[in-house]
Amino acid sequence: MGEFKVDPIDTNFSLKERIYSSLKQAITQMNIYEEGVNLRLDERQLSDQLATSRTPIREALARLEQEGLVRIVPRKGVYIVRKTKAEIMEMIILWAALESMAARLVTQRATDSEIAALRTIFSTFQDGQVQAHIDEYSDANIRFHQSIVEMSRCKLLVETADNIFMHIRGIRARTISESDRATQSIIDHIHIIETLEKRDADAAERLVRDHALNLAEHVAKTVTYLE
Amino acid sequence: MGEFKVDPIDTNFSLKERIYSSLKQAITQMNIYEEGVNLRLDERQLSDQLATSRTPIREALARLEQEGLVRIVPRKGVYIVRKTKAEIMEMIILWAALESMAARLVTQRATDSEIAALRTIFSTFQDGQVQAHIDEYSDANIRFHQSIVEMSRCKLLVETADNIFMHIRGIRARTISESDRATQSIIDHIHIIETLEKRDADAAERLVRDHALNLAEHVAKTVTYLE
DNA sequence: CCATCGCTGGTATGTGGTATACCAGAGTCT
DNA sequence: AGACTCTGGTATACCACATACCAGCGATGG
Repeated sequence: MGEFKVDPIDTNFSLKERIYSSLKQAITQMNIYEEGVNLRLDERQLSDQLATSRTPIREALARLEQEGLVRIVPRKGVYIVRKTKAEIMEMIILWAALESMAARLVTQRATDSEIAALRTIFSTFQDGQVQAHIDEYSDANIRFHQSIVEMSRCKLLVETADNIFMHIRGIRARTISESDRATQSIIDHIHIIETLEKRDADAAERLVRDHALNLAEHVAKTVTYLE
Repeated sequence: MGEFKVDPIDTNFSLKERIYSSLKQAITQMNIYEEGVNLRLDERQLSDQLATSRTPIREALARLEQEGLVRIVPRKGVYIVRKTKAEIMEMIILWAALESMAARLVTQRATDSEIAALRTIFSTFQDGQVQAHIDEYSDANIRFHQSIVEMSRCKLLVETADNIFMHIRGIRARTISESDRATQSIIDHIHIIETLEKRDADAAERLVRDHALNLAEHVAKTVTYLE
């Protein structure tokens, strides 16, 4: 039977914080590079949706603007910010560096079952019918790359990748259906998995890096919708 | 890939509310009838323990005083309130009414495996060595009675019982080791379980009610520490 | 083209919650 | 008896948030 016992109360629960988190999560889960996507937010609409007044929403939005996720235009609205083509190119390069280092660490740190699980991501697409299921394949593609970073078990790598993930993910989703990218990418993925299974750090790093930089080349050549 | 989506934010999280809940839980989990238990609370100590200022603590304590759980004595301190012997007697009678009705409902609503689980509560004590493990038995005793009420699946019965549970539990814990109460109670419990297994509502109700009122008789005869 | 209206983020004000400082009374110690 | 300590009680300041109002811009209609 217990004696009197209380623990410190968590006081970190301001509305502004909660709204900031909620908005940030909603934005990062969007595909902001999708054609025709609505990038505009409205304070009053958000107030309705979140069931709070505008004051803490404005504070959260100001913070998101400071972080570069949105742009507040007086009397017009708040806009989610797409990165420019040049910025995306640099993000892809950063991702290539992060993911190739992660691949090295996977060969050293991941369990056999974790590496085996990578194959199951693509088990549905082994019969070559990638184009027929391009949306599912797009999701699988994104999941594959994210898994490699997470399997590295390097917290700072994961956090750094998280900061640019929404942009990389959006570009991947938008470009995967162009030309033969999907077909080629599944071949690349299988080769990458083979290097991981063999625990060949150099080969894994090289294939992952080249695969990512291949995306950079494709973006450089074809993307016209980012100013 | 998601579109922009946010849900209403929960705004019900004032410090006062959280502190009230925390204090109430801490108090209801105490055995306030235990000999020598410290029943005094101190605003400044609570402020240290909860890591908040005194203002919301005072508000929470005011509410707990209104509910009768504590008494605030100016310049002396805040005291958790034990019920008087007369009040305890009435609570036992109320409990007898609630639990006997719950027993009827158990015979009608509980599954066989739920009723069978009641036996496992006492499986450790079947060799008659109850006094040697009186603390564990005390816990098992309390758990048994609470289970019957919960198995009734009658929400209002459960809530009404919850309101007096800390007092009934405290008295049960304090009296179980007196005279031959433990030995007699395990016999009563087995008989009660048998009536439940047979789905005999009348017999279950009668045995449960008599068992509870037997506690009332014992309290009437022996308890001197409640004014 | 001009006037009006609607819509937007921006600003001001009021309210409630909380932290902190100070107060008054009771009890203890010298 | 006086000084000190401890307590809940009270006052004040600050902050977060809700709400009302403002100013400017763009769209629409005459």
